[in-house]
Amino acid sequence: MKIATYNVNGVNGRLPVLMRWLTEERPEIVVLQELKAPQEKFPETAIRDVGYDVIWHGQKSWNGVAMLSRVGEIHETRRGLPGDPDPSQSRYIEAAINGILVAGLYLPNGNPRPGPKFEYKLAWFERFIEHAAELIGTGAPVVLAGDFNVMPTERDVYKPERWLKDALFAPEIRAAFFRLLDQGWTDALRTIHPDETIYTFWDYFRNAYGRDAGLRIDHLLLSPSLANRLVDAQVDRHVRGWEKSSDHAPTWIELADAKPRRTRRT
DNA sequence: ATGCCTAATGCAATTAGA
Repeated sequence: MKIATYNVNGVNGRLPVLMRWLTEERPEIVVLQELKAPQEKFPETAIRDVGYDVIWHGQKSWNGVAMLSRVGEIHETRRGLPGDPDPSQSRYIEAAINGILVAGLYLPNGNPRPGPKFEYKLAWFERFIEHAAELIGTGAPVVLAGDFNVMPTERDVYKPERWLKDALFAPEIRAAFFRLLDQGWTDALRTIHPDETIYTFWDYFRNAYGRDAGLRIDHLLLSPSLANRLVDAQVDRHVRGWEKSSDHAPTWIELADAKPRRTRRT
């Protein structure tokens, strides 16, 4: 089963690219970020027509998250973080699908740093870490997927020295990311590619994609019972080269089927 | 330090992205 995250940077402006990617790759579960569309302008029909159940949390102009499934109904468990520092921003959606709890998130960018936006990023991250502790504490199979707006290590940035003061790479943000991982989450992309330079975002500026001047900021974190099933993790980087592409590329994991529970002999 | 590009809003220029 393939689970993907894709920051579409405008779900309506991006609809042809999104539809092409969905029909070519057929991921079973998808989380989307940066819909940039109000609730009533989400392209529900187009997505259902290619075989997906879908839920979404829109917002005018900015943010917005969605979840798609073609492996059974989406059972929404929450939208918005508990204790969200600003509930008017649509950044979190969570649901149970086919025996897996899926969290789709769009962590704040946080620039400029310092400033109120950076404070909001830190506050949001803290709330998310608290909630993630509850999720992993249940022992359920959970995936935290989305645009984290964090490059965890120097390997995840084309020129680390230029990003040290940026809200995406600042020490306190990277420390927060590792506190999250220390709860027991597995960074799927880095586990499959331990030493490789692998990016999920290339700026529209300065031919960044052509120069491969990228960042790894879209992540899929797995609870222990899902990490056992991880067989692959990749970035569909060719999609970034398509006409009218998002500045992010779809990023995904492949999971083995769950082992059937051992039946007790009677 | 700033613009480079792109989307949304709404129709010009601003805000936000990362």
